[in-house]
Amino acid sequence: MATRRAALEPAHRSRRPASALSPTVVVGLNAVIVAVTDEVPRVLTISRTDHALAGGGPADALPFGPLRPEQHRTLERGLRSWARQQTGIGLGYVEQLYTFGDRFRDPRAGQDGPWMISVAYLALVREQRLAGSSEAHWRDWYDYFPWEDWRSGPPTLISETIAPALDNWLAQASGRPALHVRRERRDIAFGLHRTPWDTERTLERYELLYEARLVGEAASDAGGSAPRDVKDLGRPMALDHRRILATALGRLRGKIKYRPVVFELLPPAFTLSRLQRVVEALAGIRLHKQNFRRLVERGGLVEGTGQYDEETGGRPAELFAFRREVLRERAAPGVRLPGPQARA
Amino acid sequence: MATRRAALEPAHRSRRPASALSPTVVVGLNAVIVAVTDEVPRVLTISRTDHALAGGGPADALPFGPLRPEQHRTLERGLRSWARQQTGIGLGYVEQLYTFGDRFRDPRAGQDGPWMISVAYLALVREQRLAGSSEAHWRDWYDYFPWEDWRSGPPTLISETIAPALDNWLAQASGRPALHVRRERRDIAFGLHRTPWDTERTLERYELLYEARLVGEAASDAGGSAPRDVKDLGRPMALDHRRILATALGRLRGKIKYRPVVFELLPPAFTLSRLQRVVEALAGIRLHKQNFRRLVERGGLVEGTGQYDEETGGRPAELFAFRREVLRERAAPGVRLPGPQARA
DNA sequence: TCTGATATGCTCAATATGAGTATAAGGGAC
DNA sequence: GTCCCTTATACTCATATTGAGCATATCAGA
Repeated sequence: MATRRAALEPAHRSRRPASALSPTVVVGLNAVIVAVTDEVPRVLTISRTDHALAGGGPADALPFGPLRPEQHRTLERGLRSWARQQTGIGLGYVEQLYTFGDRFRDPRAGQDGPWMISVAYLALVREQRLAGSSEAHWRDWYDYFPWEDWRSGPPTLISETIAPALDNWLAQASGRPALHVRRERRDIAFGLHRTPWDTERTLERYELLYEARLVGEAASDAGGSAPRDVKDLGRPMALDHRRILATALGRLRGKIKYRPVVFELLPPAFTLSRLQRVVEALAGIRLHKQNFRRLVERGGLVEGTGQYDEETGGRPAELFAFRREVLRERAAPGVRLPGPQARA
Repeated sequence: MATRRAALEPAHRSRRPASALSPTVVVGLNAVIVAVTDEVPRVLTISRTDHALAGGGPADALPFGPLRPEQHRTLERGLRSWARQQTGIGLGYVEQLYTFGDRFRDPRAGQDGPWMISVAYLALVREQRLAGSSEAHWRDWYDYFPWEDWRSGPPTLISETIAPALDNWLAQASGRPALHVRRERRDIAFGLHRTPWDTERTLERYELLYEARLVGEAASDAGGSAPRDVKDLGRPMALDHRRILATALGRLRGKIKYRPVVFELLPPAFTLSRLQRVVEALAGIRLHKQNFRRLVERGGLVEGTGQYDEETGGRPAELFAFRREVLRERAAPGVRLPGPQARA
């Protein structure tokens, strides 16, 4: 982590006292734009040259831009404006995620560069064609977090690569208490040693891998100091964007359980199978089909439309729609997850 | 809207100093510091003269200060530093809440003043004496949100004052669809018309009251424009601090259900009754005692210490302690709430 | 010893959940 | 058309969890 002791000279001290107080803070706005198509949860990225990455080649970045107080009336409007400019997409559902300012700061900024803090947002859209112009791409978010996808069972990546590597990281702990803390963090984060897998601990997992130098960003952020003891699990991103993405994933996985946000990712009418596949894609686990159906139907979350989808290849499936009234009936309406499907 | 070409240029590629890009953004740090004593959830406030308030008298404010990049190595450290300076308290558990930048901005700033965005944090502490120095006070948070306390039944404030006032606000809607939207917002937020009361919708409620001009801040923020059609429910706070507090309350109410954070508010050993009273104080509702006990005990959240508290006035109560192992056993360990106590 | 607290135990019906089995309704191969 | 494969939807049933009380234990004081 960059040691930033930058004693910032109030070089451009203005007449206004306020700006003298924090002369060089830039507020960035980041968007995690999510869609799900064909069982694949996708995130919208743009290719950007990132001098911070080893090699300086282009890296995946989130749509991003600085807050411009003179143009953007609110944070969220600023975000929407940047997203539209960089991806051509107008956002619908948007929620604020987190404000990052602590670590992973832009190494280019150096000692006297501005301190960048990033306000990150999560946006949910129905996938759409991208206006050809830009360098925007939809990407499978499990490219960035391959260890998060348990839909076909516990990933071998964890048992074969991550767990051994973390054993190594454990061994480097200095002292008994530190060892114990590390062991507990590892087990809870990755569901090792009879600890259950918690789908929402995505950020903990990413940060653990970062600390253990198992993701590429750990190398770039360290500057040249430690070139090649760093593994490279998953596809890296520019700056701290993968950390932001991990936050988004965890938040979304949690949120679908108590707010009906999945429907932002679906067309107005959908089959229950499709709904289930979207939820499974997000949660990264398979669910018991009949029980899932029972939960959403009897939970009043959806209602049949009487229309049928003939495309399913088997018996036609009824098309359902989100039942808005559920908002008045239940306090925390969301897609409760039935127990995961027993292992096939 | 800026041209697309400009947008594709990575912002900080620019040679211009960052301060030119966003010349007047000040990042503020706010702390919502919570403790619970004797069935009363309290928040730490400081008295501050607020020119924005009508009359300009002193108002309650949250501990607050601007981020100083030259001193504060991270946002959270900056927050801790301000909190210690203004209240004398060293914070333990801290989590980031939300970043506010949209509304309720400091009216003093005017058109060309700095744009203040506030990163707010929630801190949980065991209540402690305040070092006499400052103007810090512990205050019952229900002073600010009297409609949130349902521990002795549905507040008459809602039925007698809020509901009628909101009817009035409904009537001012322009057009049928707007009316319908307002009605739904009202019912869901305040649990009217057979909608259940959702303890976590604190922010929605506050914002609704703000919009309907039922809280004092609505008047001050409007400048001199609309002096006296504004009611004044609950104790007002400086700037947007009450909005931040509402956010904190909602977040905390949600969080205790799936993360064992209540224990940050309790001593290491406590009786189950005390635990229950703390939870009730936060959630603002009464819980069924025997079922509450069953949930926390059988959920593995606590374990008996074999010690007894003789102070209870009846049969001595066993002292319990938080059972840390629950973190490895359950995915989302928190104090699940049993159904509320049937009305007495 | 009786009363009023509070704490803690126990019961029991009503629901919800996990894990199936069974049946319905398409399409395509033949 | 019939058989078979596929997906959808309906039921079942043992087990767990909840909601709501009643019952008993153990203190302090009248």
